[in-house]
Amino acid sequence: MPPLRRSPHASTARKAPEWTARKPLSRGVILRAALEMIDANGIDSLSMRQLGQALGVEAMSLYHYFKNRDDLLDGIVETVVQEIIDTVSKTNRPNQSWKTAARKFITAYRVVGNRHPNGFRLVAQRTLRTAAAKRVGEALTGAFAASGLNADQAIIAYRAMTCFVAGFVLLETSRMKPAYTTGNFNLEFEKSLDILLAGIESCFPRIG
Amino acid sequence: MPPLRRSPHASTARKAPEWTARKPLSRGVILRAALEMIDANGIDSLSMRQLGQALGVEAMSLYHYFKNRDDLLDGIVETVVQEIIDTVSKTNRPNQSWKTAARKFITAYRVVGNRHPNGFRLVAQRTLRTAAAKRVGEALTGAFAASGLNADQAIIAYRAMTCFVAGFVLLETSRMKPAYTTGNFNLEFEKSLDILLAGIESCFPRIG
DNA sequence: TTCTTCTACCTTACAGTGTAAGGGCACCGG
DNA sequence: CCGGTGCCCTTACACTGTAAGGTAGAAGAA
Repeated sequence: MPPLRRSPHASTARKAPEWTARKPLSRGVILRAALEMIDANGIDSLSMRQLGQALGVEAMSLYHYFKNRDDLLDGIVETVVQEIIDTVSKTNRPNQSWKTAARKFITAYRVVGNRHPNGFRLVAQRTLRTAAAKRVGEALTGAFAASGLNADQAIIAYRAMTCFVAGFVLLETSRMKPAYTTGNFNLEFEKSLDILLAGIESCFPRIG
Repeated sequence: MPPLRRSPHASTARKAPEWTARKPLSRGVILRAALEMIDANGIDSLSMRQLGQALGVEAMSLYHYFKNRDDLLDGIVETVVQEIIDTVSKTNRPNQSWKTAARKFITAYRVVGNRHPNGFRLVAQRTLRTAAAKRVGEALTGAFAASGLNADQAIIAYRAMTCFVAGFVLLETSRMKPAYTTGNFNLEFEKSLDILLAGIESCFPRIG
C-alpha cells in the first residue's frame, strides 16, 4: 500500500490539510511514466513539465532523481534494454542450438522494439553508453562461442545480427509505408534471419 | 557570380547603404548549411535562429522555403539520400555481378553515413517518408532481380542488407565504444557483408 | 509615368522548453 | 529540543518553434 503523503501544495494551505495518495517518486516510477509517454506520443512529447504533471509533481522535482533530461533518456534506454534481457532469459532453454538461441535473442529484440516503438528509437541511437548494454550480448556471444566460433567470429556474428535487427525494427516502427516491402514484416523478418543464420554457417564452418 | 543584394537591415539605415555579398537563399543553400551544422554539432544544435544566423538572415525567413522545422529535416534526409544515390552511381559498372553491385551499394551507404554521421541518424529514422527513398533501392533490387530472384526474394535480400547497414552505421557513428567489438569496424563490416551475401546465395539458390 | 501585385525578407509576440539557484517543510538521529 | 538531510517547491532566465502581419524593392500593367 502506497504511503499517504501530504500534498506539498496542501501543506501550505491554511484550512484542513488535503491528503493525496500520490505514489512516492523514484527512478523506476519516473522512468516507467516517461516510457509510457514516449510510446504514446513520441519522444518530443516528453517534457520535464508534462512528465511531472503526469506524476502529480513539479518539473524540478524530477531533477532530484536525474541529472538532466539526457540522463532521463539514458535511463529509458536502460529500461528498454533490461526488458529485452528479461524477455530473452524467459524463453532461453539450456542445450538449445546456437541457431535457436540466436533466433530467440533477435526475436526478443524485435518484440520489445515493437512494444516500445519510440523508446526503441532511443535505444538504437544510444544503446552503447548504458551499462545494461554491456550485458545484453553475453548470452548470444556465449552461445556462438560455445558452438565453436572463436571470440572475433562470435563478435562479428553478433554484430551482424544486432545491427540487422536494430535497422529492421527502426524501419518497421516508423509509421510510413516503406517503398520496398512485401507488406509482410513477419515474413521479411524470418526470411532475413534465415539469410543471416545460413550466412554465418557458411562463413564460419566450424560452427555447429 | 552571386548578385549583390542590399542587406535588409542596411536598407532601413539612413546613411550610406551597405551592400552585402550574401548568397541569396534557396532550399539547396539552406539545406547544405543545415546539414553542415548538424554534422558539426549534432541535431540539437540546429535551431531555426542559429541556422538563420549562419546564413546572415532572420529565422523567420527560412519559413519562406520550408513549412516548418520538420519539413527542413525531411529536406536534409533527402539531401543525404541523394548523396548515397550519387555515390552508388559513380562506382556502378554494367555487367557486374550481383554480389559486386550489392557490396558497392551497401558500402556507399556506409561511406555517406560516416560522412554525415548525425545527418544519417535522421535518415535512419525517417528515410521512408521522402521521395528520394523511393528511388534509392531500384538499382539494388534490380540487380537482384536480374540475377534470378523473384520480386519478393529481391525485396527480402534488399531489406536484409539495408537494415543491416543502417544499424551498423548507427552503431559505428555513435561516439561511445561498443561493448562487443573487435575494434576493427572495417573488418566487422566486410565480414558481415560476407555473411549476408553468402546467406542470400544459400537461401535463394536460383541466384547467380 | 503611376498603380498594383508579388517576392523575399523582416519584426513582434506567445506559449513552451531545459534547468540554475535557492527556499522550506517533514522527518530523523543526536 | 536541535541541526541535518531528503524531497519537493518557486522563481527566473535564456532559449525554442512559429503564428501573424509588416515592408521595401522588383515586376508587370495602365
